[in-house]
Formats: sequence, C-alpha cells, structure tokens
Amino acid sequence: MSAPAAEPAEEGSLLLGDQLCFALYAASRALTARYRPLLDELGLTYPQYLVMLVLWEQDSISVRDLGQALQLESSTLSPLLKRLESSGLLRRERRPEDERSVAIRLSDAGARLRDRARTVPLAIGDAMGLTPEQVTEAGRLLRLLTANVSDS
Amino acid sequence: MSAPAAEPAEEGSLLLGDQLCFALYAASRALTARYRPLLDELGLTYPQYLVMLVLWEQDSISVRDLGQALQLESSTLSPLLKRLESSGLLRRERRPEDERSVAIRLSDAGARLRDRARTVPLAIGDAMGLTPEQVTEAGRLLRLLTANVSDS
DNA sequence: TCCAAATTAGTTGTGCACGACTTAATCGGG
DNA sequence: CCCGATTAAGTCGTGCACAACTAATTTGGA
Repeated sequence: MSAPAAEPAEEGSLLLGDQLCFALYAASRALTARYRPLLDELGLTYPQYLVMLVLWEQDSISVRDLGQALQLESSTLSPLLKRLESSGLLRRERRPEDERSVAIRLSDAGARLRDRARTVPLAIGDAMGLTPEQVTEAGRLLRLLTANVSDS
Repeated sequence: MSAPAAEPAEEGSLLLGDQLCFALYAASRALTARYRPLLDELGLTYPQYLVMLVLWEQDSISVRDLGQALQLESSTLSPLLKRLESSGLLRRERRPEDERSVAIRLSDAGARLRDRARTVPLAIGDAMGLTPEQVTEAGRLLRLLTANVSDS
C-alpha cells in the first residue's frame, strides 16, 4: 500500500514482528488493560462486562446461548456466572420446561448498572484513537478473520 | 465504506456487535485455538511459542527484555520460563555482571525445535484466509490501536 | 563512603480459558 | 415403552495474565 516496512515480511517468517497473530494478541491485552480501571469502578472484569452487555441487550438467556454469543465454553461461563450471581447482578434458575437448561436473568442491581456503564464505550472509543472508518475497517477484517479461522 | 450494517453503530452503543473490542477479543481467542493443535505437536502453548520466536530471533535475552518484547509482566513470564526450562528448551542463568538479571538461552533442543516450527506460520497464514494486503492493513491498524491505547 | 531509591526476578492471590470428564435430563428409534 | 444417544451445565486440572507484594542487587547522590 504505502512504503514497505523496514523488514519486509516473507512467507513462513518466524520473526515476531511479522506475525499478525502477535499484533492481535498484544492489541487484545492492551485494550483489556485500558478497560480495567473503568470496569473496576463497576466491579466487573472484562469478560463479566461482556456477559452484562449481552444481558442488557436481551434479558433471560440460557448458558448455552450466552456461550454461543461470546464463543465461550460452559467451563468458563459457569464459574464466571456464579461470581456475577454472588455480586448480586444476576440470578440463575433452571428452566421448568427443560431442567437441563439454566436461564440467566438480570437482577435489579444488574439492570441499574447499565446506566453507570454507558460512558464506558465512549471512553474506550476515545482511547483507541482511530477514525470511524478505521474502526469499521478493523472490525470488518477481524470478523472476516475470525470466521475464516473458526470454520473447518 | 460499502453497504451500512443491519444495525448501524451509534456513539456509546452497548450492543455487543458494535464493539471493536469484542471482535478483537474473539479473533485473538479463535486464532489461538487454531494454533493449539499445531503447537501441541511441538509441546508448546501459544505464549510459550511467542517466547521461542523471540529466542530464535535473538539467543540470550534477559527476562526484562523478553517482557518488553512480548508486553508481559515478570509475574507471567517467570513461571512460564520455568516450565520451558523443565521442558528442556531453554536455560536460565544469573548474569555475573549483574546478579539481578537472568539470561535466558536456548538449549540444543530449543534450537532444534526451530526447524519443526517452520511450517506453523504458513499453516496459520493459510487458515486466516486474508489477502496479503488485508494482512498488512490489519497489522497496521492493530499496531496503531495498540500504540494509542498503551500510552495513556 | 554510605544509604535511600531504583531495578530485576520472583511469589501470591484472583480470575479467565479450555480440554477432558461427570451428572442429570431429554430425545428418539425400535 | 425403553434404553442408548444426545444435550446442558458444571467440575477439575493446567496454564496464562496481572496487581500487589517481596527479596536481592545495583546505583547515585549527599
């Protein structure tokens, strides 16, 4: 596109800087670190915040569907949900129509937390320092990559 | 750029799908999952693979400089390096000229592993299914984002 | 010279993340 | 109507990831 990088990437390079992967891994951790002080205010970790985002969008969801939405295993979600429950942000109740399934529902405190969380996306969007076009393009590429890498 | 998404993103949206962050978090985990079977063959986890990449590039590096390269704390690296040492892939020795510092060096087995690892970047690059231009662009955006987000 | 500040690794505690497994409930073909 | 297969949630063990802290060493003034 523009000028070539100092070290041009070659196929099969083992150079750290050439690996898109590492850029992804580093970016993900850097962003999570940025969230941390904001979410500390709310008493949430980043994965817990993601769960709350889903619940604010759609109250009452099964652990299974939550796992689908976030691409997380029940072995990750079960303890996480237990922690959110003991924080008083949600309730878990077995579904009468299918006793295998567990419905996750917001508590009043969980629903109220939504208002306090409204400033978070703005602050993060600000810290990212990308133009709206760059955000759109990055999202597009990441979703494409995730889709390609996930299937098969 | 092209057609607007079904749900146009608005400033401060709490919708999961609008969050670049989540796309990043999901992409990072999906890629790591793709690496897993390949790295299992080598007896490495993904963070351990990153350490080996650095060592293959530059033998003998301090824990401090390794932390700088990978953006990881000593509290993450110390146990990880201990595991790699007990796998026989590297050695740790205190630097005589500064007893605070520990030099990480490849063992013969660690150096030999490099050859077996050569196919990994190709296989991953293939699975990503992006054009070289898309890889370059994604890398550029991610490094920009990381830089913006990291310096406060 | 000396000692307070800085630097380097490492430890501890908490919370993901996932594979392998377990338990309980439901489904479905014979 | 059964019983084997499937599905849902959860447990357990391992390995990151990071904040807060500790211990050992070095550094750099006063």
